[in-house]
Amino acid sequence: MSVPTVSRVLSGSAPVSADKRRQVLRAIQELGYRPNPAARALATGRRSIISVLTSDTTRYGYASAIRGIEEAARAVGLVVALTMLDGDDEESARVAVDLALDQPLAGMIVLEFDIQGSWALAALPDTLPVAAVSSAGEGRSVPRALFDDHAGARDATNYLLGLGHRTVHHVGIPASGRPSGRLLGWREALEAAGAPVPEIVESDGTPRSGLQAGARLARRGDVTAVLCGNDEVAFGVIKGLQDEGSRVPEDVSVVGFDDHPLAEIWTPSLTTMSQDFAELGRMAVDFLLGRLAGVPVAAPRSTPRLVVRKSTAPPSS
Amino acid sequence: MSVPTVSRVLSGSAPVSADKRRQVLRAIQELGYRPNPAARALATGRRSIISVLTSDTTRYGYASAIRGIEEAARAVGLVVALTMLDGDDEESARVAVDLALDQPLAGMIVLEFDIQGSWALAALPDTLPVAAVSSAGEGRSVPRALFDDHAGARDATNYLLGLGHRTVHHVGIPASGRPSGRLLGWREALEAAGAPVPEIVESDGTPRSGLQAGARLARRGDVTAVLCGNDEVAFGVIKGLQDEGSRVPEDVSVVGFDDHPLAEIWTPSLTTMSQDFAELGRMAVDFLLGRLAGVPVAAPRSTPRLVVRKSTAPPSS
DNA sequence: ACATCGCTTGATAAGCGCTTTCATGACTGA
DNA sequence: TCAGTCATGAAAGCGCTTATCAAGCGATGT
Repeated sequence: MSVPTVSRVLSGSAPVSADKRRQVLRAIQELGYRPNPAARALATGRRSIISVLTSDTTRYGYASAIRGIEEAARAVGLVVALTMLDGDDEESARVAVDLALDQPLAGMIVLEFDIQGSWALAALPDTLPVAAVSSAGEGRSVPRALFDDHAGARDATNYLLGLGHRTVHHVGIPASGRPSGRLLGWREALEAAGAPVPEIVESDGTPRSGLQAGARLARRGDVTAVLCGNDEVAFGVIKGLQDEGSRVPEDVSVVGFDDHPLAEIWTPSLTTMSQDFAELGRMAVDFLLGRLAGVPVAAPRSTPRLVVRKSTAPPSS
Repeated sequence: MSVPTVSRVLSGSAPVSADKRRQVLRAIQELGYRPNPAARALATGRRSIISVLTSDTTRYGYASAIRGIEEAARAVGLVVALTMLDGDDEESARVAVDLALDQPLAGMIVLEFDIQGSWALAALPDTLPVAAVSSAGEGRSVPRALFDDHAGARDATNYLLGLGHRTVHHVGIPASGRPSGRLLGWREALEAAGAPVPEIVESDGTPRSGLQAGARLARRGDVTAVLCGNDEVAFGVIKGLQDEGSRVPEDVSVVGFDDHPLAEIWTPSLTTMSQDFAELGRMAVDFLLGRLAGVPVAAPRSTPRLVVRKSTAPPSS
């Protein structure tokens, strides 16, 4: 029973007599043998890790995308390695990238929802197959799986305008450097409708910052509709509005983005643009694998779908 | 300029003349050379991956723990590989474990908050350094970093009893097989106080199932205080209670677990047991590294801290 | 019944890209 | 000139896969 025989039993690369096979398998059982993955990777050149670069994984959008990617990767026998991008400068992104590259990677997926993702993308060598999951379509040379939130934001804004609102305010979240697709879609819809384009209220994407944004909007007095960059912010905005005495949706309509699991539980339940993160994760992985195999896959695109709940209504006046 | 020289420049394992070093570095620059991680792992025997086995990563508790682990791992130059446990039988857990083991692992951390985690733990070979992050202290031989939610649940229950509630109801979440620490702490506190121990209301840990639980509790009529297995469920429970006409906290007090970012934004803001996930993640990694180095580290333990907000009050009657 | 052929199966050896030991040769100081 | 340093290159080996080669076996033809 030689070393190659064992290898053949394990990989099935050549026929082995039933007898020997049994023998080998029993020995493996008894010794608890596991092939050394490093040696195997070296000999075969096969890489089985997909590295995912992402910001804060506790945020719903990121967590969902990661989940989708992991599921798709696992389905084809790949493992997902996570590296968080938590610095506020390009150098720290470079450090994170270096760490990730110190593994035998089949490829890399960058969640480019924010500036950290863009930095990471910029720091990547072009020798590695890379896919970005992004919410802005334009620009870079890296192939991307797209959340088409440009279209999503346009749809959401049009929906609010269609309810009779004179204009729609926007609470932005940190974007990837260039103007976010959500912002662009929002502005585009307003301009197309000839509605005034109000100044954007910034947030950092957290409920807490949404709270402040909501309070500020309430104090403005003339706000009747708000499109938020994500659901977490929308929750905060609703609360902020309510704290200042505005009723939702009677005085102000609020729309979110992502369809957070709590959106339907919130009071009032949140009208939002639902995104199929699992699908996009799958798309990103397929995309990457396609590039690996040399088959050029068209950049996948996932368009959010409007889910109308109770946080929106026609203006009361 | 030979192969070993390059290796020496990169690792600093032996002195190299400034001249040669420059030469080597320039060549590396120009060629965009990156050492093959698989070959390096094979030659050195160093493993740089920590594999994390976990259920649904979009849930706040899991996501937070993962974040803590990733941060701690990155700080010591390790990368985190994620494998999700999403099957409902032991076999699928075994498959997931096998996939994870096909990497050169420094060690493994299992988030054993639920039965899937326990299955995974059982399927692991004992040759690998393993740490579990668990919320139940008893039992198995695998060393664990503990969320001491036994104590947490006791504290929460005592707090509610201290407010004057006759007893406290409990909405459970799926646990790791044996009774959860939360359940035990809750029951213990009730028994110690001589309070009746109501039947547990089960949930699956999601807001939606909390909603149903809340509705059911409201219809019971005699419920004045509820301890929920996590914040997501608590949000649902509050909503369910409100939908049935119960006011929170005037009619029913609700306490959650985890201190979800939305807990302070919720209406009413949620009293909850705050857990330091980042710290526990760090603990789990340190723990693992300690075992790796042969230094036996005491099982770390993180005790939740009560955060009182507006969802709790003395009973009105 | 014997020799030959073809096919299956096992072992031997090379090599994946790196680290590390070891030996060599250049160079220094006495 | 010789011992002692030090940088550098040659070679071995990490644990596996795989190509190559040899041996064993039954089947076939005469």
